[in-house]
Amino acid sequence: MRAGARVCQSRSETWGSRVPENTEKAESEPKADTRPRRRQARGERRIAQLLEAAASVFCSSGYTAASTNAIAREAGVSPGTLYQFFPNKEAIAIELGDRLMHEMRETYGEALGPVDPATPLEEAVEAAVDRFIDFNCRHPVFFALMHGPDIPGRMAEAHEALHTTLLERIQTRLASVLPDVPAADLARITEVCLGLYMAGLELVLTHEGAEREAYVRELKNVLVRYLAPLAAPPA
Amino acid sequence: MRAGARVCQSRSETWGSRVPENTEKAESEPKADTRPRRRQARGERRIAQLLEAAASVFCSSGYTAASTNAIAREAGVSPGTLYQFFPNKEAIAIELGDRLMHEMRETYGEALGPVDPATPLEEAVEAAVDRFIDFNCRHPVFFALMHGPDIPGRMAEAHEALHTTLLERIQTRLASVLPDVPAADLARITEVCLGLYMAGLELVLTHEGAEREAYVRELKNVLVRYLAPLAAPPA
Amino acid sequence: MRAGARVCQSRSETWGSRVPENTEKAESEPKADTRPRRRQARGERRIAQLLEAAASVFCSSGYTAASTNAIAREAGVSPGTLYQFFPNKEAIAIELGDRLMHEMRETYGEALGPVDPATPLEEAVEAAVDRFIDFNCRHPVFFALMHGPDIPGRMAEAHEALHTTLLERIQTRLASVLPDVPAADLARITEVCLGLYMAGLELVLTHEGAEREAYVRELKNVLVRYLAPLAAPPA
Amino acid sequence: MRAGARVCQSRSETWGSRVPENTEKAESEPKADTRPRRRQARGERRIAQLLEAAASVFCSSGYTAASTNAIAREAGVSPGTLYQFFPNKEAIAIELGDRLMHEMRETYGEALGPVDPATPLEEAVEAAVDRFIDFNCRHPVFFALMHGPDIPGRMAEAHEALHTTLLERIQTRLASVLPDVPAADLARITEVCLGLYMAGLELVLTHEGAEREAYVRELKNVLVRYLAPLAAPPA
DNA sequence: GATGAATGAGGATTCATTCAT
DNA sequence: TATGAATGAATCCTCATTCAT
Repeated sequence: MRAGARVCQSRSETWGSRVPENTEKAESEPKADTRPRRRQARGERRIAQLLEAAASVFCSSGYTAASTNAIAREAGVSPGTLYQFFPNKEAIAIELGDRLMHEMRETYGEALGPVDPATPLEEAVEAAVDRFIDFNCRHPVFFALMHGPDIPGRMAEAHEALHTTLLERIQTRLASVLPDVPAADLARITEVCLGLYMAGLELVLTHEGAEREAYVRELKNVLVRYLAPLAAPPA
Repeated sequence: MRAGARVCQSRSETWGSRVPENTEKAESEPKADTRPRRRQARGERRIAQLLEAAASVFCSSGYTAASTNAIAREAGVSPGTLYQFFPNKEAIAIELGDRLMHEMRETYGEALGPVDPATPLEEAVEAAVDRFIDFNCRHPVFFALMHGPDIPGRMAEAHEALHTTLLERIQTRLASVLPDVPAADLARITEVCLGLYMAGLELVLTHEGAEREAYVRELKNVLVRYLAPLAAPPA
Repeated sequence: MRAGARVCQSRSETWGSRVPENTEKAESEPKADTRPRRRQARGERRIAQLLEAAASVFCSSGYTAASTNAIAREAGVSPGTLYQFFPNKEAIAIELGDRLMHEMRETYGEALGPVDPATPLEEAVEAAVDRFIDFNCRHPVFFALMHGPDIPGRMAEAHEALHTTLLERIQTRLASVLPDVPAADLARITEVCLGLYMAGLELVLTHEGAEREAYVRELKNVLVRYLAPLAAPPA
Repeated sequence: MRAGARVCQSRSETWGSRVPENTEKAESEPKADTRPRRRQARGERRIAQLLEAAASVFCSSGYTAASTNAIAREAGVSPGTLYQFFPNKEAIAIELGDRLMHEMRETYGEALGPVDPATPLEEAVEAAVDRFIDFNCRHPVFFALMHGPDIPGRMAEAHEALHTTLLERIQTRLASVLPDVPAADLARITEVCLGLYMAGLELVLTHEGAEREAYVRELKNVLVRYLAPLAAPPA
């Protein structure tokens, strides 16, 4: 139940009649198998299957061009089945994004790097970029979903959700590194950092080997140099 | 031989066997313009019309989602007419990109800012960003065309053309500002700068008034801080 | 995997990743037929409907000029439905041809006439032509499909398939009637016979009543006279 | 003038305002150059150009699939120009057919072979087939035009015209070879012969070298054997 | 839950033909 | 005459989505 329901509840109201309360408990997934949720297990698998397929299709065709039929085909199920779990393409993307953020949090913890506020900026950026890149290499669909909107300002819901979540996390992290920056500026700086991250990511992903390393280096340079003056004590 | 002709001749060889004699003379543009042009005035206007319509549609739907039918409709012509001038959507985007770059060059000259090599970095960046932003506000379709590929590495031809042209121009400009950077690095730095530009542009375009100004400021900061260490004499 | 499935599986690999486990068993048709069939009854009917419609359209417009939309319309379904079963016009023609050959075999047996090698040539030809004509009158679409290519040598796949199958059958038949003809010649003679058949068929189909009978007579004459010298014992 | 006008007058009434009277004199073409018909010469050339282009396009795409735009393009003129000389595709085919028959007559005389009624059948067929094949190799468009109708009985006008003319010529020829056959039968036999010719022609055109020769041989065999019993004196 | 059939509007593109210049 | 622009219906095919089973 949970996952299937979660999918629909998280963003769309179409599937309202689902137990929304046990979401917290659902988080402790590892033991979920024990409860008498036989048929749900199947649904869970289906959803995973579909999301995997969607990730694959989004990566190979881009989000806009991806078709629900293609996703169903890739997942080896019928279109009808797909729509049993997701009301539309957008919902798939949203759930995919949710899970990505979930995994990011699971893997790297709340922050994208060492939480010790004493960590020097350079080190913090280094860690964050490395993790970010690493994460993207393992989940290339992240790029497809994050990929800026075709039209400035008009983001798909899925994109927006991811974007917002990421901003929050980055802002939290930045707040600890740039304690002296006023809130209004911090939000803007956060947006800028995310933009730089994404721009750098694209360059990194389109290169390989030594070149890729070099671009990772540049991305770190960009961020460090941009943030250093903001972090540095006026001393 | 102006643009109208350029469209058809530069991309399609369909009418290759036409007016074979004056081809040589046609190369010396001044005269060639007169003869087989007369009727093209109408076509010329249509092409402009179509490109304008395309710009509008690309802006409001994004390149991927834009349809040739929509463009024709927006231009107030039948689908067939569109195809008399452009073999497909891509060709429209390419021509649009060509004209944009043409205008950029016309308006701002070869470089995006003061050519004097003695210009301090800060000032050069300031000028370049201001022009770039200004240009984009007057031609919002530029963003739609430049907007990174849906799939990393898989760019549309049109995008690629624009991208390449811009890189060249930026690299030229950077070369004069960063004379000591080795060529291999310069190319990478150029890519990075373009990425930063585009990332900043998106943020600028999605904000207005004071916020927009603030983002412009940040973009300049990013670039200046990134480039400063590369430009600074080791002294 | 009845016909419906046959259509999709035999030509398109689109649904390849489906039911992977019972593939082995599916080969032993008896059981495979039962399970995933239920809902396909509808599809089965649709396919028959579509093929019937296609036959009708091919007959009235010719294969080349027939449009998939026209076929769908004739079948009373939407274009999308047609494409659920056939990837394109060609596939429809191919399936139609397959079924025609299937029926021909079912109805007249492997040979187009008496198999007894002692049957005199005249009698064999008589039987073969009668059956061939009869078959074509009951399935006029056969002509539309068999109708030679618009461009010599450039046959549509569907045509080619039919053609090849027919050649095989005729050659087998001829081999028993002309035991002394070398293989290389036999192939050529087979091609010629099929050509004569088709030429005669066209004439037969464009006439009626007594005239038609007369043309049937002529076709038999042509074949008998052509083949007689090849069959006659040198004695 | 002549040709241009002829084109339109012969089948369509659309272009009525042309001097139809000089058609007879126009037949004596060789001297036509002398009259003060300057501008007509241009039209003549255009027509030849267009017909040549049409022949080429018909051959490479087949009559049905050929488009007037493609013909105009191949001829290096605009679509409008094509329609200045021919009211539609059909008219082009008809004129092309007319000229083919004209040339056939010019080249081989009224009959397709020796006119001497004493010529033995075998020799007459031999000559006729050789000429027919030869003609078709030099004018491959003939096949495209003659190529049986997509739908039995529903011939295009152009096809029909060619067909009829050919039948007449063949019947004339046959009449001299088969003097004892009643008229009703002769018409049918003529149709059959043309059918055999065409069937053989297709086989010949789709093979090359020795194989082609072998098929020519077979075609002759078919015709000779078919006709021999009709020609032979019962003695 | 699962299936696959069904939809029909919309996508890109072509074509025979007409018209203004 | 000749051009090339214009048309709009028709082509094939796809897609997100719904529905009966």
